[in-house]
Amino acid sequence: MSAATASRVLSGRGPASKAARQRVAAAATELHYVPHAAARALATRSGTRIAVAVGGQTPHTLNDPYVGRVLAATAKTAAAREVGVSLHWLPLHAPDELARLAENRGIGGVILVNPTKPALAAVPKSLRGRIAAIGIGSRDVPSFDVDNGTATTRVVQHLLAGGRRRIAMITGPPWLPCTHRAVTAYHRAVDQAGTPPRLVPGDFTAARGEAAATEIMTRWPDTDAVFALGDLSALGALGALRSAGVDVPGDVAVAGFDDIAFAALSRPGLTTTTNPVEDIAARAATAVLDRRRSSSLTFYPSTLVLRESA
Amino acid sequence: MSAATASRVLSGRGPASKAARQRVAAAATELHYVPHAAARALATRSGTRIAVAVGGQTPHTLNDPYVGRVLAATAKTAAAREVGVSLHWLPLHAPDELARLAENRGIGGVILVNPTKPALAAVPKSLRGRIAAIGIGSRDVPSFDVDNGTATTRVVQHLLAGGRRRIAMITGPPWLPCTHRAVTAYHRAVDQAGTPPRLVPGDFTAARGEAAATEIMTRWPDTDAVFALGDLSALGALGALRSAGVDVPGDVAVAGFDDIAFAALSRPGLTTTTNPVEDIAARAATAVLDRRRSSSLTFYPSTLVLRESA
DNA sequence: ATGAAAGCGCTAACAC
DNA sequence: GTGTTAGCGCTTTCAT
Repeated sequence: MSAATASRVLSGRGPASKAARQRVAAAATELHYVPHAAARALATRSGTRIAVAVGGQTPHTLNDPYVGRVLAATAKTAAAREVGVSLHWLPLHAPDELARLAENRGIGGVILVNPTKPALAAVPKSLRGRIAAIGIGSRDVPSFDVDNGTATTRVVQHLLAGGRRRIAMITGPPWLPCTHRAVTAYHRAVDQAGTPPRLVPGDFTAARGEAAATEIMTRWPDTDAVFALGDLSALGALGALRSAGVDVPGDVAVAGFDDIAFAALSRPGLTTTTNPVEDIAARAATAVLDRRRSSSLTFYPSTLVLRESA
Repeated sequence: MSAATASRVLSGRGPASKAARQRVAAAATELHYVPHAAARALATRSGTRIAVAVGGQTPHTLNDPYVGRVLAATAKTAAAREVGVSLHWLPLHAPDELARLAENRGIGGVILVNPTKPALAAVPKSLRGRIAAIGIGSRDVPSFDVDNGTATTRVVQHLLAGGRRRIAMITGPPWLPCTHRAVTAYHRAVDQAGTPPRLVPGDFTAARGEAAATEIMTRWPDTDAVFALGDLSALGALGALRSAGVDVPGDVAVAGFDDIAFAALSRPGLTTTTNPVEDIAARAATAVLDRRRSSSLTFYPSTLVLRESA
């Protein structure tokens, strides 16, 4: 049996008879055969790792626990295919980092995390079919994202059902496009209820959540609910409110987004919505590894988790 | 100029004249040359990624935020060397996973996270010089770890200085060797102070922290301080105590270990000690990438962070 | 100190 | 459907 036939069977490409398949499979399992990823990558110029490129204003973005979750899920998925992962910061206003990734022959594919419109516009053609986004996508970049629009609607409706009528929202960073979907949903929901919109920009950090809550209570002292896009900000807001002597949820309800571990540990427990990041990252990784050309747009459902804070 | 000379210059091995060095350097920067990692790996059989192998009882271990931190730091360090990272679960009682990693020619090196003695004993000889541990090490495995012994001593001394005399400790999982250093330090510290030791096993989770705190207050109702190895457990304990109507820090002080983000957000804020995981992981990764043969043992200092809980 | 040549383990074209 | 051949881009003997 020739090497070529074995290769065809193992890679699943090209013709192969039943008999050949079986013999190869038998030999492979018996010899504990593991394909040599580097040799394959060299021959197919497919690259040996996939790059996780995270958009953000500072390299500090890479320390966000959210990035850790994405990376771990990606690494687990890729490891099964003998592919590694590397981590890169994508500065907001210097998208030529993408060109460098595209030219690097070691990189088989790219997963964009929190890309901006300019970043998507700067995606080199050579990356087509081997790039995916966790966040917004484009014609060339399939998108895998959490359905934060529907989630926002559910949160606001829950707050309204609980009798809240002056609901403020702490948004994500304004440069982050997926923030917009949530803000739009928020606007629609409060409009329908005939209650006033109250928006304050956030950045997903706890510190900003604290400041934002203070700002909200100063500008609109009669606010009776705060919804923060991101649990860290929600927890920051919760802390600031309690320090100011505001009772949560008595005076003001607080809700978050992401359902991080600490949401359950806070007192009162934080009402929030789930973010199936691991699942999303695994799908995005699979799409990149399979070189799917589809320009799809997939939303993953987020479910409301009711605790004491709202 | 021949490819061989260029290779010698770029890899830094073998002889090369000043002139040659300069010409190669000039050409490389001008052409934005990036070495092809796969080709190099194929020629040198050095592997194209480093494996992060995490010891634990269930695959769920890989979802721990601590693993995310290690992975992100490793990936960042490795990316600079054109090396990827993959993530693997190391079942506690099936260390032959290590043999599989060693045989896999795609894997250049291994970083062991939370290894056990049996796992270290099962390290194949072929991994020598390209393996490091975050946790305990061995003759063949250099260890990079946080100095939790000293940290524990400092925490206990701080509690004693605050007038606490019946200090309980929630440990890490008993199978985790680095737990022992902390427990030993705890014993020594309470012995010296002439106060009674009170130990309850933990597993780093919040749920176990809650249960452990309840157990502590049932067995030793006069306990006036709880130190948990791991902030998640400490926060779980804090929550359980407060639910039981115990005032923190009035009745019972609570201290943790790791200084995770939530430690600052909890009310009261959690007194804890830092864990420079990113730094440690970067060093371990560098050791593996450089193929250092030293059987070193490096402890990284942990500093006390005082908040309200103790 | 440098160059020529062989080869790392695989896949892709091309005959058969 | 299968085998033969020629690389993928580097490193490494071995001559010179």
